[in-house]
Amino acid sequence: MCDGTPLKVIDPVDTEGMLDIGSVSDSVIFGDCRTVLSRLPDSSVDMVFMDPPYHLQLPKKDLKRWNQNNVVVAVRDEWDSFGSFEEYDRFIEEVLVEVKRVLKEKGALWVISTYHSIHRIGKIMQDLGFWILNDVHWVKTNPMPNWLGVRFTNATETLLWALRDKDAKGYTFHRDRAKEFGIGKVGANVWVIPLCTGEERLKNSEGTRLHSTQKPAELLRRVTLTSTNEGDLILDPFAGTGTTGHVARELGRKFIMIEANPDYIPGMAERFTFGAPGPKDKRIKELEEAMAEGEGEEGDP
Amino acid sequence: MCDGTPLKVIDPVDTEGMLDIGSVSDSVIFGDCRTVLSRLPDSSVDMVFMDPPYHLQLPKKDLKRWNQNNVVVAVRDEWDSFGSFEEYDRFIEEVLVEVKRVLKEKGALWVISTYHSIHRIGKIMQDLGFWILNDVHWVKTNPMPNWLGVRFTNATETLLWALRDKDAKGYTFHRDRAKEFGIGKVGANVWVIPLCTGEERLKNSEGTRLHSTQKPAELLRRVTLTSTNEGDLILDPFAGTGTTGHVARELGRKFIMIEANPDYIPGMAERFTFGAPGPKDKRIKELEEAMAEGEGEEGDP
DNA sequence: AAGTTGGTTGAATCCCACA
DNA sequence: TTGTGGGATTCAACCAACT
Repeated sequence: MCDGTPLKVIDPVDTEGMLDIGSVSDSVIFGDCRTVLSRLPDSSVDMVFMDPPYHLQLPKKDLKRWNQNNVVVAVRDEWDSFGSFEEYDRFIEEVLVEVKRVLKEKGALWVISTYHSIHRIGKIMQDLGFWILNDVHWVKTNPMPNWLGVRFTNATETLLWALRDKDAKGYTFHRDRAKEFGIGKVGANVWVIPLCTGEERLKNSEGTRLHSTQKPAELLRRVTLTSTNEGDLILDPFAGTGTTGHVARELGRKFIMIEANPDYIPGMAERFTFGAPGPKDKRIKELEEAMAEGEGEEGDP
Repeated sequence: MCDGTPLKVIDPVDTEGMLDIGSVSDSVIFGDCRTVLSRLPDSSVDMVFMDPPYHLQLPKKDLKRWNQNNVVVAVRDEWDSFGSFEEYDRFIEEVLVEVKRVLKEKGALWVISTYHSIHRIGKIMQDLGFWILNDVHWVKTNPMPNWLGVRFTNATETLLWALRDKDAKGYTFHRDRAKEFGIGKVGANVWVIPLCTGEERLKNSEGTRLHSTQKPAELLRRVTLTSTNEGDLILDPFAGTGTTGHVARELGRKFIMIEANPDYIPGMAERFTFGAPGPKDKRIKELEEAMAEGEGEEGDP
């Protein structure tokens, strides 16, 4: 699954001008994706997978779980707070303009979001000339139940798959994979996948989740296998825990990841080195134990 | 299911000024919904269900079925064709402004569309201050396959359920119904329903479909039962074959329908009178036969 | 009568070489 | 550039005709 090749971590401040695709391949670039994207060349990427902030607009007070004392850990990270729809729209548009520029002629874009913002994203995509091929619906087998009973339980997230240009012919699509993944015999646009939990979920030093919205690797596998070829270059401007790159490596694709939050970089790098979810992973524990026992016995020269 | 009470057909040209809710209740009003809506009073409707044109932008060329001597009858109705997204957006916004005005304080809006236009509609809804409660995904058991295998089979349509105002408290939601309809045990936002075909599908005088996009009654039942109470007033600005009103009557709700295309009115009215799909329905055939046999025997005085 | 077969259809942004 | 024709390939549901 993972050969242990470490993840290159690139700080673009170390250089000036355009970044060379070859030298930033298979790396994570630290920084605001708008700035980093602007330093990547035109028409150089086969596929972009994008998991932007959702603009959830959650209430300021923590939601109290009904009849329980604990507090639901809601998504209220700083990176997901925008003052208004206008501000959010502007941000998304700036990113998408750059994404369109760096995509190859027959390149494709995947975006994932929820009803809070997917309509804004989809509208902007269409206005910029992206050509939507499908909406794909991720149905979670284990969604967070809606304990207040005031709405339907939101068990889905929406992915949009779009071409850079409307009339692009010969884009990549592996129908056999689509039929394997989509429900029914027709390769429908519905994927049933559990949430990312347990061992797969990266943990921080306190043992709680490292990232609030880590996507399941299976989701990225399906995206990658249906719409890219081996050796293709995949770009993720909102890398988070690095699932996109991790799956890309597993499936023999190249990747460039961009992440603005330094808190995520160590966990992401660890994941590549150990091919494992994170600090709680058995292999890491074993390694730590081995290191503790054999302290001083081994070391890099 | 249907008591045979005929459907009132109202031509608003017959009167001037505002329309009285009482007198247009349980009727279909003939005309452009923007004009008709503007003549309905503020805050008078409990729920709006809206199935607008999708602006499909299908190719001019027919898709041939190569194992049989015919083509796919595409949706190329004039009412679905707009010059541009801008024109489409303007149309939708004009309708939604009026919809918001006629909705009661705790009123809700349902909209259905596909990826072709749902994002534009959702964005406009948010900009107008509608508060999206859920996206609900209709998964079709029998979608048309993507024969050429160049995309995922599009097996879904998206419904958006939204409040007129963000902070409305005490809006109508029947969670037991939601649990009954949504997949899983949590009342999830995914509904699996077959397409509207067979006897249920209204036919024209030639025996082919009366309307290119008739929705299944089961879809409207779920919308109605989860988000309205008995006696509520439901408005449908794009009535088509009148499924919304027909289901409303079946479930003890009041309704106002608006339809701009006169071709659909007779079929719609027939459906109410006979509680039946249309000319091909058995009951209608029986009636016709009985009338032929007993010609002259009975008659209105 | 009950089951089988063949034909038709569904909101579809569905191909490609060649003239 | 647009139009034509060759050829490659989907499934569930419904219905009419037939066994």
